[in-house]
Amino acid sequence: CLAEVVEDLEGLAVEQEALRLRINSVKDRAKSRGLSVKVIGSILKLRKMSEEARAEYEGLLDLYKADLGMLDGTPLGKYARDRMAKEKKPEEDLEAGAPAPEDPAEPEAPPPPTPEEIEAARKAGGAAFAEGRDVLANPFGAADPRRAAWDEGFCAAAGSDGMDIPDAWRPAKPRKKDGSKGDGK
Amino acid sequence: CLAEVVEDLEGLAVEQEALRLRINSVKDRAKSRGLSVKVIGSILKLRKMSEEARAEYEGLLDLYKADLGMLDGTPLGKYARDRMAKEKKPEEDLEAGAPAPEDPAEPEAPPPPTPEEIEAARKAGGAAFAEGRDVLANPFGAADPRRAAWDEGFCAAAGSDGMDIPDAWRPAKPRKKDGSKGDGK
Amino acid sequence: CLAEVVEDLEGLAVEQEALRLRINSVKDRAKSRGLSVKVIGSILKLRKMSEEARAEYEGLLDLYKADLGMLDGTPLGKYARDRMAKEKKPEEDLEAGAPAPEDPAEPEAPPPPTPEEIEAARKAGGAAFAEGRDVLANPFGAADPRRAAWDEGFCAAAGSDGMDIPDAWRPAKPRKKDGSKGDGK
Amino acid sequence: CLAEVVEDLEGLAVEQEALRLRINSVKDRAKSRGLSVKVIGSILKLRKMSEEARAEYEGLLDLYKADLGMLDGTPLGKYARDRMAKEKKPEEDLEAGAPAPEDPAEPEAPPPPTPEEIEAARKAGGAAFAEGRDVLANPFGAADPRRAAWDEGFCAAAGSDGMDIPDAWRPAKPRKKDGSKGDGK
DNA sequence: ATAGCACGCTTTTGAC
DNA sequence: GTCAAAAGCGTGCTAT
Repeated sequence: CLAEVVEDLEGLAVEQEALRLRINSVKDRAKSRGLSVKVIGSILKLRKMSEEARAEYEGLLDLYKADLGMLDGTPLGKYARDRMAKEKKPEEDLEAGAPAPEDPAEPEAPPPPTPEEIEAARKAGGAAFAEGRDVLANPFGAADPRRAAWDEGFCAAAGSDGMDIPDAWRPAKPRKKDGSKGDGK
Repeated sequence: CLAEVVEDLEGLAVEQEALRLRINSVKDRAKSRGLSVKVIGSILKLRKMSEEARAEYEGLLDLYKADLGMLDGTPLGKYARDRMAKEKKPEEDLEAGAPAPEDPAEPEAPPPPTPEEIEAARKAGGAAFAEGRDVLANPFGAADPRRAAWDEGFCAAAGSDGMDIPDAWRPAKPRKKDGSKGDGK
Repeated sequence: CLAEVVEDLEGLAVEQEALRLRINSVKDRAKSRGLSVKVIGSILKLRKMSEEARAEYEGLLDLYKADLGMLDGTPLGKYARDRMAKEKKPEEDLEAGAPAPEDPAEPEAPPPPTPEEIEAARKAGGAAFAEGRDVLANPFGAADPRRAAWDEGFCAAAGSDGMDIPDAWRPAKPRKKDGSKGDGK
Repeated sequence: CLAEVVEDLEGLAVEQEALRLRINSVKDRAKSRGLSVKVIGSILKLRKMSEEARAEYEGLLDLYKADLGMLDGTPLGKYARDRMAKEKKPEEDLEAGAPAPEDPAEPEAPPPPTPEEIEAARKAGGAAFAEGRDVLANPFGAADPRRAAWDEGFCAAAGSDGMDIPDAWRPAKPRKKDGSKGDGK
């Protein structure tokens, strides 16, 4: 009976090896076409998660990055804004939409903001939190570096102000099986 | 001499175990304060990368997500926009700044766009690529779902239009020490 | 607080890296002296186990190897013989000692046994089991290939005879503190 | 094209998952029959190695165990004896066979040796090495604890006597591809 | 130039 | 469910 088990497992190991080869050939094909296999791996990981698990993961990641000043010009993503908004005003609707869909005509690009202006935006974000405003109140436009700085200021204030961790930063309590198989770690 | 080596390694293993315990105690502390240890792990991984490696990773991740329609309302991040912009117009400056730092007064939140409007924005993004426009031409505001949809449309068109992969999607060639573990080549 | 946790973990990661370097230097030293680092790793793993865990592991490994004909001239080890002996005659003492400490004078090495003789020994081992004999009854000397063949025959008969797995093959149940080499059944 | 790659990989991941389930069912079956899955894993690892890789691995493992006094009553295995014998007398045939196939009649089990006798055997082994004798000269019988002690004494003397590592302890130089995919580590 | 080798990372699997 | 250990994997190096 031992022999039978061992032979079965060895047969299955052969199948596994064959499968691995097929996977590698697909990856090689992707690589030869100029795609990044590593990034594709991250994509697969994200797609394996349930919608809610992914919302939680991406939201928390953005929130933590904001607190640590790692936003680097990319403002808070949708999930993170939802979290912060829910925390501040749970009675309000999730997303009030964009501040203003400005004229779809070609925008005359203004000069990029100076570092001083960016810092001012960061301070303004912190002040907004202190005044009890909402993350959605960020006044800066889409790709404006000041938008990210304002978000960072807001989140840093939220993280350090109260003596406790904001609820938005807490992971949801153990749901069912969400397939969230660690990204980082 | 064998015995000496074995004893040295066992001593070092003891130190390793002690270190592991200290790490776990920090993680437990974080957990008990309501932080997500898993997300913190991802943060650490990101911080371990060099600036350029992180730019490449986050940029490609956003680009691939856009192509697969996984943006879910979060527009392209800074790194991804830089990549696309560089590809389209390498002679131009990276970032022209925000379309317009609209009035910092409390914005009157307009009603969220309808699904039809979002789809229209996606089509507009694809059309913009076809017309040779730039990603930065996205006319929609910061948190507007149509902004993400426009980005997705643009990237999907960029990805499927030419028979080849856009240069912006290609990983940078292996540098010396950039901290990036396997760029995927 | 998040920042504090992240910094702590990064500091500990630095210590971990330093420790890893020290371990590698010891391994390199061992390697340069001609030792096999891989085998040393196995040694460390064995030494990390408790005495009883190691007895169980090595005993079962030998037993399974015997059943699969992988003994290759190395007879059953102590732990495996103990297991088989306990199974057959639990009322008897563990080890009756060696058959005979033959004359310590230089042994006149007889010619190695022929393959036919080895096969005969294997059959004899199976027959011994069928007759209800004990593993300890193996009549062949220390390094005689027939000794291993006899053991293999005995174990193969023990494994395939009854329709059930011999108790000696069962891992001890993961008790907390029972110490009994229990049958678990 | 990205989408195609991602879908292919996800399909293959599904196959992989199915295979993993089948493997687990076999393991569960083995476990429910009383077999140790962990030990079976070690068996599979050993069987994956080429014959020569396994000879080297098992031989070195026994040799190192002997040097560290971890033989615990199990004498040197075939591969280890071959290595030591080849080192001492490369001109001689590998295995001279057993010292003496003593009478296959039921051996009258003598009383087990005392600890003092075992220690004496260990010393005798060391002395044998010092006199330039061969490992095969071990005078004690198969399962006699003194046999293992003699082996340990011999190997310990071999390991600490010369200022250098015995050749028998050195891993074979890079052969072709033996499939030896690390056990230990 | 090429191919084996060795290292570190990630992921998966087994134990508590 | 969590956590440590092990195995697979990919990569860079080195030696031929």
